[in-house]
Amino acid sequence: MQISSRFSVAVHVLALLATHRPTDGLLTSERMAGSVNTNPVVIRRILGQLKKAGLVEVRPASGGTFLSRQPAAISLLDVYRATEVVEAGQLFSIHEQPNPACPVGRNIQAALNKTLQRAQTALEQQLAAVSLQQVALDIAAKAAVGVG
Amino acid sequence: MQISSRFSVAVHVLALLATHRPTDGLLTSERMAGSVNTNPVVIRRILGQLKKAGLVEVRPASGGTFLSRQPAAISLLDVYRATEVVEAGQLFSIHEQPNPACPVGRNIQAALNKTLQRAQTALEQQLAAVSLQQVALDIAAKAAVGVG
DNA sequence: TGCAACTGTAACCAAGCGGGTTACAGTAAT
DNA sequence: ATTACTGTAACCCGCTTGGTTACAGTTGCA
Repeated sequence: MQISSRFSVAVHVLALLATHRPTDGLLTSERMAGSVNTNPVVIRRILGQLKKAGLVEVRPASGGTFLSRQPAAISLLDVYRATEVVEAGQLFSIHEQPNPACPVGRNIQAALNKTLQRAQTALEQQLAAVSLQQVALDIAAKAAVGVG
Repeated sequence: MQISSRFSVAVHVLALLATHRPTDGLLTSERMAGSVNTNPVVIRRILGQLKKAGLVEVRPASGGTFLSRQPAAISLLDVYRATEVVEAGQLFSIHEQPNPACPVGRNIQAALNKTLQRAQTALEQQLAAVSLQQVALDIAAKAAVGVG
């Protein structure tokens, strides 16, 4: 099954925050929802996860939402960990109750675990290597081309 | 969300086939289900996917099931591709309809795509690096220790 | 102080997937 | 023919997702 779009929506939201100018007024969940094209509640739920992870600061009422760190200090892995429900190290699910009376059943989990961990770690390292700043710059570059 | 356990069950089944001795009689879906601890139909469904991918040959009736290639020539990536419903390159899902009127909305998909592809490829390379033979040998080694 | 605007959450829904189960038709070896 | 197996359809339940409504809580500001 696919990894939830919560992750990409979260990156989207953070990119909005990273590129938002205070002079443009408040960046509310409704405006973010307009850019993502979803319901404001969906945005608020994701903002709640990002807040819990310490990536953003949300001030209720007309307070606004801000990044807690510089975009260069936020990696996509941070966002991934904040939004994925998957426990760390549990991207793959293994059948839980193989038959212990069978040599294969008894040892399959341990035999697979190493490899699956390595695979998952390889994926996460690629996410760790990209910062929100890079994404924001990439978007800005593309937007400039689109305009010009 | 987690990657379906179909994948690990498929590896389990293939490991059974790789270590099975013909003198031990037919390796039926029911016997495999006994080792995995699930329903025979679940095994048959997975065998169907493995068959379609050309990894096993299943002869109906009392014909038995066999690997189509040597265990050394079957990688876990082959198994992953055979069992995952996820289209190639679609491990991550991206929200489909961002607002084209917003610079971020218009460019987020392209900006994310590169990185997500890289992450997914990194995961798949780790799976490609491990063969069914290695898994079977690992299981045999562990089983020997367990017995001894 | 009271209003307006926003966030935080609970509650509910529909859709889709996963794994389990039953049932039964198809097929091959003996 | 009988027997033993595979192939598949059909159905179920539980879970996750994303969307939606509703409303209480909070804050800035007139």
